Amino acid sequence: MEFQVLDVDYMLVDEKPIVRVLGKTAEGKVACGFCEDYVPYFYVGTGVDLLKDNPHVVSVEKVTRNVVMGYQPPRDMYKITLRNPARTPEVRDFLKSKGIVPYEADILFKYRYMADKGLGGMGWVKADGTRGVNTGTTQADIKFGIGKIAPAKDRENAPLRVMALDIECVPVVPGALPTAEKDPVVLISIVFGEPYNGMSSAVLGTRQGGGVHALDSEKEMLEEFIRIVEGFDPDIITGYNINNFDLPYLLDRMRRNGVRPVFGRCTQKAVTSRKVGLRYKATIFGRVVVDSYEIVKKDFSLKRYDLNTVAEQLLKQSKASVKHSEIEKLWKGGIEDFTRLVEYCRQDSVLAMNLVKALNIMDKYVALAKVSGILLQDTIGAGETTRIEHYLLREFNRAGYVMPCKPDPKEVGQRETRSMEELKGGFVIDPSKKLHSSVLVFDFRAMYPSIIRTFNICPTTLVAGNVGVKAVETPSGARFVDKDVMEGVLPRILERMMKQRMLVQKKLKANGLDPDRRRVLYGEQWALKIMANAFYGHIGYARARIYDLVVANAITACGRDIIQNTKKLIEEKYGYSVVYGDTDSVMVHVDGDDLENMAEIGREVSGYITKQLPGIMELQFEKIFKRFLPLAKKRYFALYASRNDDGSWKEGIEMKGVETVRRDWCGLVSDTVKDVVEIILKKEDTKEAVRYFKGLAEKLLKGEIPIQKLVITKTITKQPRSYAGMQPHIELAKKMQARSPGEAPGIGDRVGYVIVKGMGLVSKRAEDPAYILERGLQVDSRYYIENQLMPPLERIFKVLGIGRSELLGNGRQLGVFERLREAAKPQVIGEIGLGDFNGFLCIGCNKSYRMMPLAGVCDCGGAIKFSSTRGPAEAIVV
DNA sequence: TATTCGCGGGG
DNA sequence: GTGTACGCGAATA
Repeated sequence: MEFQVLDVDYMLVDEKPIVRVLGKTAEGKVACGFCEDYVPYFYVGTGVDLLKDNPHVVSVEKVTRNVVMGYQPPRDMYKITLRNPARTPEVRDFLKSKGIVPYEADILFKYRYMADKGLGGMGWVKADGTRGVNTGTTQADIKFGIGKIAPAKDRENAPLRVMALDIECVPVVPGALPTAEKDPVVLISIVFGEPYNGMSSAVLGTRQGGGVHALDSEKEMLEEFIRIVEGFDPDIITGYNINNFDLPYLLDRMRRNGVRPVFGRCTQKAVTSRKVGLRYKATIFGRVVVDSYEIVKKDFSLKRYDLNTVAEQLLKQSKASVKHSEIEKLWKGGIEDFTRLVEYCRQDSVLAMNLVKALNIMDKYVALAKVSGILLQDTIGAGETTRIEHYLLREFNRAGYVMPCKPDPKEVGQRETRSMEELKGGFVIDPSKKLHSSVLVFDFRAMYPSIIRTFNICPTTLVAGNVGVKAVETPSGARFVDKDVMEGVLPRILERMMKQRMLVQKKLKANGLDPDRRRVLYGEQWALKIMANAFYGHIGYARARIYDLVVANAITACGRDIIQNTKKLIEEKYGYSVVYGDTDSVMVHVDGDDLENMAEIGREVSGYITKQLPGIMELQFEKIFKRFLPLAKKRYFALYASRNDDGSWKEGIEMKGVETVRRDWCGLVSDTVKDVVEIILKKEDTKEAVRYFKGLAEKLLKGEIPIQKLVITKTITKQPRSYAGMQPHIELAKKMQARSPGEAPGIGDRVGYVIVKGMGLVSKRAEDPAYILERGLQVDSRYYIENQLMPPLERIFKVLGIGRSELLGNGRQLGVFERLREAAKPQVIGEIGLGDFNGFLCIGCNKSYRMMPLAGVCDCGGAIKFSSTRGPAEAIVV
């Protein structure tokens, strides 16, 4: 039979492991194979005599293996076979304490098994065997003792059944988060990815009515929940933030109610939720827990990730809002209120389901599992390291190597400092900082993977100082064995991945591809790219088993050498100038402005350079920058033209390293930067850009800019009192607190403010936009020009040779400078209270007086007004 | 300007 | 479970 691997684990029977391989057949049946003759093992180079009387050790076998430490012949090693996987750490740590270095003594047993049998997560397997083995209480349609098991040809993914859930509970303390210690679960909503007993969803509750499937007690409700999960038997359990709220909460309530939390595909194995780092992670045998919150947060860039925002932005679905403070009222209220709560609960799980189904968020994780070989569940929770490590284990083993164990924390620490000091990155060509036209953009295809392949770079091919073997020396001085002598493991892996990706991409180009098939293929090529690109970083990663600074530095050194040679070659051969480049890209100025002609030059140049480059290195022509404005390394604007699939050209503006949407800048800044850059790039008319800026400054001075464009938003993160320095949003929060304590923003709130004209520090002049409109206060246009617009725009104009004076001055009429001085004059407010009064002030020159000057006017002749924290005033109201 | 600190989501 | 281990904006030096 064939099935697709969903989960693997093992059970212990009489201290002996039985591996379980659970998956789905093409028909959607659950199959589970049991392997009773697979045992744990690891390796050591020496010290086997220490294990003579060790009760956990079954056998010691002398073997020949390679170690991953440079180019060297295989050695004698000892394969230690144990009885119980759970005892491995004990034996391993004992050996370590005696100074023995174990190998592969920290591989999860299920992954040890999968690597040895060639099985991968979401991979198809062919298995045969016998019925009637000890299958414990595993829940599966087909259960069998594994005779043979081996990877099978890939085919269409088996259908996966999805279930979404959401719970509601009423906190005893109003306003506080509910705690499982005190607060019962009152509602559980379940959405079925496919109809279950004719239902698309169900809401369980401990109150009658409102369409609820009512139960007499929380205990009965929890038991019913378990029955429904068992009945529907989902492969995937999803929900919004279920890992950190719903699931641990349900498990806790089950425990308190004396309900065993078993709703996985084995009634012997309870569902668990354990703290991993800062957060919790649930494990359900045979099912995959998909927390849509965690995935959305990883895969989409949004300002906020509450379900409201996410549903609106990603699903274009609005969510009926129920404030958390209302829940208690709705739960205890009339039938209408109660129904509202029920539907709110149902909707949350509907949305979680939609995130999984409508957004196809599982596509990439399924692809990653297939490419990397780790279980689907682990592609979600674990990071890149886990995927690479597992892949490397299989490949190194296949080539006769044993992997070192992961480094202990102090080793990690040492490596981290070494990497920090010695690991060098890519080369950045100093940009020619001016406005360029007609720039061709090239990049090296998969630069680091290609370097690894070209120079046969691998920890297994690194040649020690004086070993006499045919080798290639890299610019860093490190030497790697010639490919003819021995191909490295990494180069071989990358060759296969890159070729596989090209194959998939070719399939993707076929016409009339089924959309589902297209998504799968797209995901596969994406996963192959991600994986291939991750190997370089992994070698320089301090926690990696194959961490090697010499190898990592050799790779980047080749990269730096290649980009610099390419620059030289282009300049010498063609006389074009390379105006910028970063790590794996070069920007080249050429003559002419006809896109087709330029593309032709691009093809010519990339073809020529590629011929000159070593090995499989390839420079490809990417696109054209019709205009290119580099401000500094890694910061530029460009007007690009790139080819569509149908051969037509697509234009757009590219901004690299330029933060346009930062919260400490108002909307006017990003708008203006965008507009100015567009004028510069599209019209190549710097004068117009200057005029545009001046016009905007004028408008600002005249108060013609809508106030919304001037709002700067910041978050209050702690008690306003406990802020050391002075900050505008905090000062405003204090003011608002004084005005109307009920409506004032508090901790966690985002405060939008506008700086108004007046005396004193900028921070003291932050105002609530609504208050400004209401009172007709004037905006401090000087602040907005000087502190908001000028900093980013000055940098841009500077590159174009336009200085501050040209931006702000104006020969004929009153320049912006003068207007600024004018604008700086404080705005006199009507009346102040006696409490606000703090002296006298000249509105002509800002000179302040403690007492009214006898002359009644200032020395400068300006009028004297009352001074206050709110600005100068006409009168005091007593 | 670089480095450390804090919190997200959920009810 | 032969474990693992965030990431970004704000605050602070």
